[in-house]
Amino acid sequence: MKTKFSSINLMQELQHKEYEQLCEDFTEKKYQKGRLIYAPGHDDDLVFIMKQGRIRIYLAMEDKEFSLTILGPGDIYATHTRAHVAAIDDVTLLAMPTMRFHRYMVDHPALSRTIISILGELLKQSFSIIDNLVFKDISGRLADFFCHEAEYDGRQTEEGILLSLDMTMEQLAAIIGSSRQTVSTIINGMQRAGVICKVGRGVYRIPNLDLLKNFPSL
Amino acid sequence: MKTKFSSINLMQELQHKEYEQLCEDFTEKKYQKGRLIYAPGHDDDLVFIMKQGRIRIYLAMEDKEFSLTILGPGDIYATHTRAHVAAIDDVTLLAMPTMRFHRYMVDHPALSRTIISILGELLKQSFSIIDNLVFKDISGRLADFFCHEAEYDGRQTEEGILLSLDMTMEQLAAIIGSSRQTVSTIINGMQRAGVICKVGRGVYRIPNLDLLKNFPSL
DNA sequence: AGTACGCTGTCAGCCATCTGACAATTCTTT
DNA sequence: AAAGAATTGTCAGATGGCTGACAGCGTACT
Repeated sequence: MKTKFSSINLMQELQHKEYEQLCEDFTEKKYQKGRLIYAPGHDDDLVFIMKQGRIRIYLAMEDKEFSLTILGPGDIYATHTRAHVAAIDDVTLLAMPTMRFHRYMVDHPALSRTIISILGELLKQSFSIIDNLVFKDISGRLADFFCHEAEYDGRQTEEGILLSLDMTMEQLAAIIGSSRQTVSTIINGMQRAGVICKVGRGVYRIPNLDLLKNFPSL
Repeated sequence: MKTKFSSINLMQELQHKEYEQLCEDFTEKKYQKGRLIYAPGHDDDLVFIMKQGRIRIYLAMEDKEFSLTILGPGDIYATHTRAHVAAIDDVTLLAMPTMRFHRYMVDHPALSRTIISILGELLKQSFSIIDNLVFKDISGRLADFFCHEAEYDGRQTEEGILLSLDMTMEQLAAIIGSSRQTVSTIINGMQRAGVICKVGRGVYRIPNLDLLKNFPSL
């Protein structure tokens, strides 16, 4: 249950001069914090690259939501499938109609390979999510999530890894597929067990990753 | 929760003459019913096309398994990720090392597009699986599964759609992520409700798809 | 500095589903 | 046709996690 859909940086790819023209075709768009960017059924399919802020890709049904991933600057996404997209913070992104991108791809085989890599990565992540949903209980998924975040986003300090998640219990619950209450209870349990330490709102310190990895250890 | 990972027929693509050479590079392999074809950790990564029989792509953890999909003749798959692959029936497939396939793809951009379509399709399916796991209960997933199978694989008769699933309760359970016992109980419930009708082992008749679609309707 | 709002912690009750057990049925093999 | 194996039906008990409720905190506004 990683958060990043793709570690491949399309930006880099696009900086090559042969893509100059492509870059010009992107339009800059801004969305305010909390705004819905795309909902299934919209017919304006877009390919876009994150420039600033975070967005959430999620599935929704009635009043329940499940976050597939959180994307940040440098990440790329294509509206598609049944997933919704919403801005977590104020967001800036570079967008282009999917159709145009497709046409462009035909003439630029190298781009295809990048896309294939990204899709492959996405697929691996999806499998990872499924794996967690099927085999792990809520404690396990939470621990797993913290570990991945720590590895990807944590800052090493003398007292362990410092993690600025900047998320409410409710958002966390939506990621691992649980309820606010349960997540709250388990996190406190982790704290009592000493595997995690709340430093502030959405900020945690992990003294020992291995301990967290096999929580609950008994 | 569809069963087919891909409706795109690579076979067709490969029949074009420019792929003659590629086709020759595939090796025919046979596996007996029940045999494990690939487990994560094997380092012989393969791309392969199903020729005969069915295989199961699944995640496994300790003694629990979850089937991601069942593939049949014409379907393509690449060993990858954490998924296991096993033969359900006696199986024949055409295989090629992933590396060679990659090299080939560089020189044949048209092939890339096919691969992108397939990956996109796979991704959509994965989202669909996640959707089911997160939002639906076992009854819902079962009903959903039957509906998809009926639409894809069923034969229309005067008394409804006839479905030869050729699967045990246990295999069914592994697909929807449940237990043998629960599936058995629910299917009997469906039968009592009249939305489904067991004709024989693994063979069902669905008098009315809509009825099944919103089971349990009350 | 006070009020309002959103976030958090905790508890009790509930329910879907899993597990294990065992019997009944159906297929396979000899 | 009989023995053995695999598959199915069903039940009782255990349980993880959900829901709703409510109180305590923080934060932000004005």
